[in-house]
Amino acid sequence: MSDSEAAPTNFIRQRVAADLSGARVSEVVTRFPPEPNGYLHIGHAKSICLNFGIADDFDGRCFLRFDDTNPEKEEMEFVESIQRDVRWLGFNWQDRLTHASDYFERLYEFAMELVLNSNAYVCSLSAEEIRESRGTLTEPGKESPFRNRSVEENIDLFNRMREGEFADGEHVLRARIDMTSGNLNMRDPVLYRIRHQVHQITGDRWCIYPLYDFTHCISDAIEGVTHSLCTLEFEDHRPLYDWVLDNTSVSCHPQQIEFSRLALDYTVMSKRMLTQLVRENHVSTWDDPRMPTIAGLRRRGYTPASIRLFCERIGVTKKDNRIEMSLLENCVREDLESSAPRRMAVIDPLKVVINNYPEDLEETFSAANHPADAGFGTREVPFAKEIYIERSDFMIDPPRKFFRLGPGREVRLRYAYLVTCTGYDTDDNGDVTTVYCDYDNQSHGGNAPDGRKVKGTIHWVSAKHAIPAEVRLYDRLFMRENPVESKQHHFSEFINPDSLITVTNAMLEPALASAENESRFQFERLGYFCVDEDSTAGQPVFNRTVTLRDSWAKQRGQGS
RNA sequence: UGGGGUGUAGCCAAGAGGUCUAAGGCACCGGAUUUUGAUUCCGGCAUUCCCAGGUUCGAAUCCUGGCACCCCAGCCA
Repeated sequence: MSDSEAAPTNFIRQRVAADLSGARVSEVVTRFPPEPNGYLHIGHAKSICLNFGIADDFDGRCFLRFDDTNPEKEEMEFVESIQRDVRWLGFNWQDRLTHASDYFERLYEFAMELVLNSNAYVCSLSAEEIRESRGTLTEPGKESPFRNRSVEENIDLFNRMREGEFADGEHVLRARIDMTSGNLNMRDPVLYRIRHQVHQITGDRWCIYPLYDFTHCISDAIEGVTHSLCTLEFEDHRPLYDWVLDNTSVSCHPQQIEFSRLALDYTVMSKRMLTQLVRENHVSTWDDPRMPTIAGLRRRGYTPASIRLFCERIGVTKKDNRIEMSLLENCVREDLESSAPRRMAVIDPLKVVINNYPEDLEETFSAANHPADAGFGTREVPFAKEIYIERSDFMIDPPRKFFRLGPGREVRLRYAYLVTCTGYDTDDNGDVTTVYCDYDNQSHGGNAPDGRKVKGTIHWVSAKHAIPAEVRLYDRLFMRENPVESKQHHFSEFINPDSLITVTNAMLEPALASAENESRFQFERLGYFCVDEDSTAGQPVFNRTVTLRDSWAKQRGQGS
């Protein structure tokens, strides 16, 4: 990455470094613990880069652990996509792929310890009764009438819960802590619930499932995690995290450290809302290129390096934050600028006839695949009497600062010739249908024979050689920076109706015919594009990842 | 007087009592180079760190008191 930027540092890395140098830990162990109930998004990428990044940089280890304690919401499709996405991002968990469900038996034993020491009890209140007795933010809760069941009775009941003697919801196991705590999480939290539900891995072996607060800390401890990094909303859970570890015989006590989650302008970042976008068909799939999912960004054309760079640049703090889209976009542009080969493509074709160019002549011009890196090589681009140029590169009555084509104006056809506009045809609506030009046959390759200045250089594609293609132009998914800010409007009301514009008659230079799925190019003067998996042999499909910076559009007061 | 957090430029974010008339990135505004109005390059962009007091020779950094914003009342994670 760029040398001028400081190496990643943040309060968590500083703490890890201090723990290592102070010998509080001898090796750093972290974990990325997704629940397989949806696809990973860019916010998860922040956590992945943090956890795996720290392990890599401090010579430690990082686990990929599925937090699979709620079989109702979890699916195999998600566990597969998560692994695919983490790997694609460039991280390697080696043999450290685990599941909270791997520990169900041990979790049960630790729960039994709590029961044995009167630190947990079986509560037979209904869910509603538990809620009602929990109190409120300002009033203490009331103790459950089952709070003082004997250890023997609790052992018996808890065992029978496991054996399947009870229906869902009939009993729960609760920690016995403090119903008057100002921290609601400490008001005798539920540790286990009965759920007769097939689990994607353990099948029907269990009908009781441990909850997050009990599972997570113990799973961390079992794996020898030293620093358990999570988002801010778990801050209130830390006392419970510590309580469970302090009251069971687990031999290790990881430190939970919280950081703020990522918010990105013009999108939403909760799995609940992303799930809704997919289910309600506001987008096509989890990997729709408009989605902030890793899979969506990938299909959009983002590179793993660009996402890692982004995660590095946004930093890690405890402050609520909202990142501007331009930061993310700048990261792909920066990566693709040096890595994407250049090509010419016309998205909104306007036919140009070169009056004085021989009818049946065909030439070929050598074009650099990268203007600043000869290592990319060159390719041959065919040229003939009829070509296509971008409709926006011609104006009937252009303003003075317009450097492109207009009646009587001369421009350079990139790598080919200098041409001067001699006229144009329009249809009944006054729309231009054909532009006529004369070319300077002394300007082969686009070089002015007399050294005259030609300010404008435009891209083009030979009409008879062009490959028709579909191009999908993406824009922000929402029209509001923060789609969930409004209390009276549902976020789906703010979906940008123009977030996807499909162009079916784009014209590509022939070198693009054989582009492989997911390969990325810069279409000169337009932006970066990526081959979509919907491409077929006869009809390539390209997704626009991001436009190029466009100071001309800016000057005219418009976006892209 | 429920508990837990956070406040440094438009957006992120360094900063840990003196080297701060406060790094870096994005955005923005110039200007140079350019066969992509791209890239690259140079320059500009907080006398001020939520506010008010205080401690100190010296405070964004320490203390006190305010204010603002975020999170928590799932048998979700």
